[in-house]
Amino acid sequence: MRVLKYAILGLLDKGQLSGYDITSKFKEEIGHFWSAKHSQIYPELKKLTEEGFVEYQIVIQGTKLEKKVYSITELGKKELHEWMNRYSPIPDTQKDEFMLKAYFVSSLSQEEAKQLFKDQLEKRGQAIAFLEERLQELEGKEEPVSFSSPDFGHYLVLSRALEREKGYISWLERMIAKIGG
Amino acid sequence: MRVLKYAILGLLDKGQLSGYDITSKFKEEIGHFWSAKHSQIYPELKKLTEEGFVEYQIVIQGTKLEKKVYSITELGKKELHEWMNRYSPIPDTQKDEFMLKAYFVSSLSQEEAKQLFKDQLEKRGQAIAFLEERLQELEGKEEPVSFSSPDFGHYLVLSRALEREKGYISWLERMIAKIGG
DNA sequence: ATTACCATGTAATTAGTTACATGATTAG
DNA sequence: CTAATCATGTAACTAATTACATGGTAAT
Repeated sequence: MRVLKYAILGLLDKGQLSGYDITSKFKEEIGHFWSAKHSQIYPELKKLTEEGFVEYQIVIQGTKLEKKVYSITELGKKELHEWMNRYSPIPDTQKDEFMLKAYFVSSLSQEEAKQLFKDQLEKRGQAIAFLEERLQELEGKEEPVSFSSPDFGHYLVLSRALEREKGYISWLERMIAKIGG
Repeated sequence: MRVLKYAILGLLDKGQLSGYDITSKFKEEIGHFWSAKHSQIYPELKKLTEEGFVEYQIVIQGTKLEKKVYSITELGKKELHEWMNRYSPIPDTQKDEFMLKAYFVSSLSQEEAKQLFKDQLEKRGQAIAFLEERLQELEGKEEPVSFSSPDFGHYLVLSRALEREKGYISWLERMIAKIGG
């Protein structure tokens, strides 16, 4: 499937980036839904260059630090567009280690089960405030964020990440009540 | 992390299973949140046997078909319990190829974007009716499903899978309205 | 007979993480 | 000067998928 290939092409379609910049992007906005380590990114960039989907210029940072700044080619844009419009099947499995534990809950005592769920609730709760702030920043800047806004993609990932987390938390709360004890 | 190891131990803790049975389990209930192919399961079972966490008996099906029926050992139960009570960090990234496309939405026309979201909504909608039925079956059988029920783990995965899907869909609907056109 | 399913394995490849390795720049 | 960050790569390993390979069972 080579999803990383398309992730990189999509990022470069927004503007020129170095391998390091791409690594950083995966720690920000889009990191909620896709990421990769630099050790996977550099070889992929090399491959994409060989395939003609991207190209790079060497830029000198300071006096000697060589930086490779990548751009998407016309061929790369075509490839990206083809993927964007191609139907990608929804995977049957969305892996979630906590839910695997939940399925095996009968191997725990009621107290242990309650602790497991409460710990999960606490950890999941920590991310929400941060996401809510980011979303309000975006919405405050421009309300409502519309399709034509350059921030629309950002808005989509933020709002989805927030809702996903909220949904998880409300389910956890209901299940904690159900476990009782 | 070896999550598959614990997935297998957890399944065997509920009862004896062959490698084929484990493969089947990953296509049912728990398959929403974890799965593996038989080509990954058989070597893992071999490793778990060597490590003393599981053991097997050979059972003859029909006249010559040899089946290995695995059981969890005391050591395996200890190992499973340790993992169940160990805190597993929530991954920063929960990969979702559709959301990656959503982030790159600016590379699409308004019509293409709308189509992308509508297709996703349609596909996501298909799973819901099935999940809803299963959950009602379970709740009809025993209302409310409580911690002490042998079906509680099943109930947890079904209700979570359903809510996850419902949350996704309601978000998709709101975003389709926002894309407009 | 033939089809769907039961049953177990290995080989090859792709995807992803952790560790190894090096060096420059910038801000305090 | 020193710590955080910028910058790029490779090596080793683990995880997971796809393909190869074989054969038995049960129901029609």
